[in-house]
Amino acid sequence: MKIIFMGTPDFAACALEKLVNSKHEIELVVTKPDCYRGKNKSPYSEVKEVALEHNLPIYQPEKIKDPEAVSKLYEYKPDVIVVIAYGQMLSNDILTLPNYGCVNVHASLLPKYRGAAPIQWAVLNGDEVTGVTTMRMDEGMDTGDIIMQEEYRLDPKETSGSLFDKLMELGGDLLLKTLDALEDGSAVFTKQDEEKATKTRMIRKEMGVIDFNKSADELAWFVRGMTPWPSAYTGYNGKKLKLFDVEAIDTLDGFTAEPGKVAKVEKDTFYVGTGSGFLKVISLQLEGKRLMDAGEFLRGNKIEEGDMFNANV
RNA sequence: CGCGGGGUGGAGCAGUCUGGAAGCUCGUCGGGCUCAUAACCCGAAGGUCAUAGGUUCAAAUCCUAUUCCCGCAA
Repeated sequence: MKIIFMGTPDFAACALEKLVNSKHEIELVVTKPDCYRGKNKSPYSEVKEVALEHNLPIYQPEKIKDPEAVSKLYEYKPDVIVVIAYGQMLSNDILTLPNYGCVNVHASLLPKYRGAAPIQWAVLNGDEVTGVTTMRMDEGMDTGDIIMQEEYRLDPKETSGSLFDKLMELGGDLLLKTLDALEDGSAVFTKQDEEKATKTRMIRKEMGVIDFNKSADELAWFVRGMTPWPSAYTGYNGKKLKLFDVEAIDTLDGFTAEPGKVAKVEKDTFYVGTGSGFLKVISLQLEGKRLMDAGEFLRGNKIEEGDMFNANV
């Protein structure tokens, strides 16, 4: 099939890579305009990197809804438009442009977690199962008819980063299957159950602040859900301290949990009190320093029982 | 040239402002104690103080350039 691919971050780039190696022809790759992304990063989106690597034509309109952009898409007469984390909503004239419509890959089991950051929210909420969904897009936010779904059972130590990698693979494969089904006419479209629909908010930097009044279990999910971005952080000696790996401990003999207070220091780890239970800190990173194990950290930073963490940084 | 922190035995850090003998917590190795130990005691090895120049009687420390790591910002 003749495909126009629209996407921006690596989640989309992975799928594009798989498409390139399939029997389908990619006529055009649409991605967000280049922007400066800091220190050592390329200003190109991950999708653009992949497109360049395979010499695919690239189109980076400011607004995809502009008539000019729409007419450009028309010229290609695609059979289907694949949209994955592109970053802009599509207008109806684009949605109805290809014969097979626009197909989207979403990293949740719709109708659960419509909207932004579904992967993080699955981890933050401590879900046991999530997955990927392909759907035929309509004008709503992730409200289109479901074509295929694949479940994934989270590992107990799953972080948003690791889940991202897993779902990226599953999503790419499911997309190929979905396109095949569309082409041979075997695809089935299922309406979403509005009763069960939930929406998620975008994750913002400030949401990474650790609230030690929550329970240890919630905080463990929180830390893993915020990893690797924006990462869960608190303050220590006026500097930002990120926690990357923690374990929830219900009780600690002889110690009472006080939120944010270091309860016990051991050779290679230390325990922080929460609203209910303790957090065993396994790996962390202090501002300006590299990520290290709690043991390494303790050798150079004297953390003592009774020290408090607070996020006023 | 976006802003900022940092590079010191194998690991994590102090020392740099106010130049003047290489230090801390661990690890490693040897010995001791112990029923025993990841615990405790004694001892040892191991460092061109990121690199290259410069200032100085003297540089980890001051100056210049280079390089690598990281935080912020996106």
